[in-house]
Amino acid sequence: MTGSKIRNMEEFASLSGISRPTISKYFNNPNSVRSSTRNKIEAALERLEYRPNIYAMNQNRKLTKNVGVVVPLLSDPYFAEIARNLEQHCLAAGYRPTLFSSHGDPALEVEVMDTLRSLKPAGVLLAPLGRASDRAALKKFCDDVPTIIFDSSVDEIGLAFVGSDNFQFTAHITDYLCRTGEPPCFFEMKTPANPNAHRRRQSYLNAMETFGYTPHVISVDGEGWGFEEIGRLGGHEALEQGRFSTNTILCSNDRLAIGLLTACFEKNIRVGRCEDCAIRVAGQDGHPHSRYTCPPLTTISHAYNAVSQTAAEALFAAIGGQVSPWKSTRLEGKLILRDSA
Amino acid sequence: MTGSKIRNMEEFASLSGISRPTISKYFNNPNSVRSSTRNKIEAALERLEYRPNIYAMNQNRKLTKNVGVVVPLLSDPYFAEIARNLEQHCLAAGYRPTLFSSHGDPALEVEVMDTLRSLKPAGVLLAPLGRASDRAALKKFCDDVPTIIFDSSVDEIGLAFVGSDNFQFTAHITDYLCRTGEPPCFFEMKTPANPNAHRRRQSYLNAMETFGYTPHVISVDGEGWGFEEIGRLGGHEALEQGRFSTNTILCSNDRLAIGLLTACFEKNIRVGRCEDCAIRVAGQDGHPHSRYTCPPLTTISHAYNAVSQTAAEALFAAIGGQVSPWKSTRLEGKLILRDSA
DNA sequence: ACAAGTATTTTACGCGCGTAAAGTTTAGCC
DNA sequence: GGCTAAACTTTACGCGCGTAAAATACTTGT
Repeated sequence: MTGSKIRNMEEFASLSGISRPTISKYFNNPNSVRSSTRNKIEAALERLEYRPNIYAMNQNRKLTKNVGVVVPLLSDPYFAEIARNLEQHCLAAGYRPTLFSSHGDPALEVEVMDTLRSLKPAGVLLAPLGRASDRAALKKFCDDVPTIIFDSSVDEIGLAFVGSDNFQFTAHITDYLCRTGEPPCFFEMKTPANPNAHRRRQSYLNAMETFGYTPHVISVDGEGWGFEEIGRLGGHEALEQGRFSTNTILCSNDRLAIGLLTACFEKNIRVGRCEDCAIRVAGQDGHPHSRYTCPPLTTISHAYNAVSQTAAEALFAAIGGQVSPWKSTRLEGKLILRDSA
Repeated sequence: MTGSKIRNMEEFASLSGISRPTISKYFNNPNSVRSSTRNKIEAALERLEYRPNIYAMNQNRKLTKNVGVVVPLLSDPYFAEIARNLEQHCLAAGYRPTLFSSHGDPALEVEVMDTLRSLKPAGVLLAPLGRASDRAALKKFCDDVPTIIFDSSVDEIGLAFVGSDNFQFTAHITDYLCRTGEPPCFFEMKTPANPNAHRRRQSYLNAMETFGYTPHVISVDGEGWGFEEIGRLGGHEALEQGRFSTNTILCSNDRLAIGLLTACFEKNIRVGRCEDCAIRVAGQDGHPHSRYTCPPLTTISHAYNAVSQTAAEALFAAIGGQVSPWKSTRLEGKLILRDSA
């Protein structure tokens, strides 16, 4: 770096001996210029330290390189992990990802979509809040901006949906639990935030019927996204009232299970698959924290990488002009055997 | 909304009966126009559905309304929580926050700063990686962009530092542990990512000396940001080798403590302050997850809200033109008594 | 070496808004 | 009602780059 800061592309062009439009073309796509030219530009780039003004770039461009990534709750490590994956796929493909969280609030979700609009993104990867989402606003947004929906599906909105196969999820872990001990009852929130919860309950019911067992669902009260606390309080109540019909409890998700494990601990109930354990508890999601519960949580994990990669690739294909009919991709989860069940 | 989309400010101006420069002024600061004018604009805004083009806005403006928020690891709920707080303070003050994570990688941290530069932000709230950070790059960035450093301090860089008082933190919880049982030994990473860790160790040593006890530090191997696993593996090893000199263990941070609790569970060691518990374990940070460990973790919590508010306000003041000398603000933590110690 | 085809340069305009300056209207006050 | 200061309108220019069209230079194959 010669220290001398370049003001604009014009200046950089003359200093590098290339015309400005060609420089512009290079920044738009380095492979669109002859390699000899590219080398000259890149050499100049190193000694001159110039970066185009992104505002001027995007202002008069039909399509920006921005990609929005929206998750319902960033403080949930599960979403943070997916967001990180998506971010890196975008970066690798030459896009500029921007991260947003709805923080569990439908009003904020609408605000995020508004902000996103003004960013004029080439595309958006969006995990909706679910039940609480403003469907109309979501639909309108998807009509205006190329959007891939992930994690939880809301109608047939956007270009495509990518997520996990909740039916396979629950069927698989239910099967495991039935084969290794008492058939499980199902522990869930009465009014779950996420539509996946309904699929999981249904899948549990189906699986139990298939296996010839009587299903039993325990639905606990609680609003919002504080799943652990809901699981803990609901767990206490259910334990006190003897609402668990068997010694095996399949939770609708890992965070609920984490709360239930805390409740069990507080009630001095030994959890696990050992001889002297009173109950077994399993979760669903492969939450980053599930390894560190006591006992470590048996769960079924999302294919984090595959989901993010599939979603990202679908978006890039759509941005690239590939038109394909709406499609739902649901990837299978992998059972993670640990000590809790 | 009349449905008819407005193309630009010119059009919106004529349709609302106000001149374009005044509209521009309004968007820059709604309070800078007469209230009667403001009402007219806002009425038009509702029926016309117009939003200024942010790229055109920022391209020829000396100062944007953008604020960058950078954390070292967004998948750590502790940082996610602080980031959420900061984000909301920015929004409330009329800024446009953008969230970035270094994902524990120094190279990424540098990349984030590069991206941030091109965003021409009015200011940045940055929590550095710490030990692994590229000091020179950080310093250069802070020279170019008004930056408040938070969480962990690296030299006297930026406009100011806001974080927690690690000396108070550790002294306070050490005091508590000494008063309620055996004096603690200190469990930490040998090469911690975060400089706060050094302060905490030192504070532990000071406190123990003050109280007239012999300090004992257990430093475990492990690189990176997978603190739970480092705590778990290190915990196993330390337990097997009998390296814990007392029955009370103060961990350098909550995530390490979470790992240690898992190790204890796996070794069938009962943790807590009950009669038949073998050891007590305490953490530091008030990690969102600490409530749900088994047993729930006694810890000392950051003043999340106060830290974010102080940092945000310092930045806004600096953006507003208030020049003040570099200053370090360290807020006290609050002891959270739970069952683990 | 020559043709065809592609890459680059030149030239020129426009994007949507910030901003400054000068003139005009409005509001507030005695 | 007349004064002043503030707010507004008009006019005009510029920001840094995208992009289109036409002219020119280069590469490639034979």
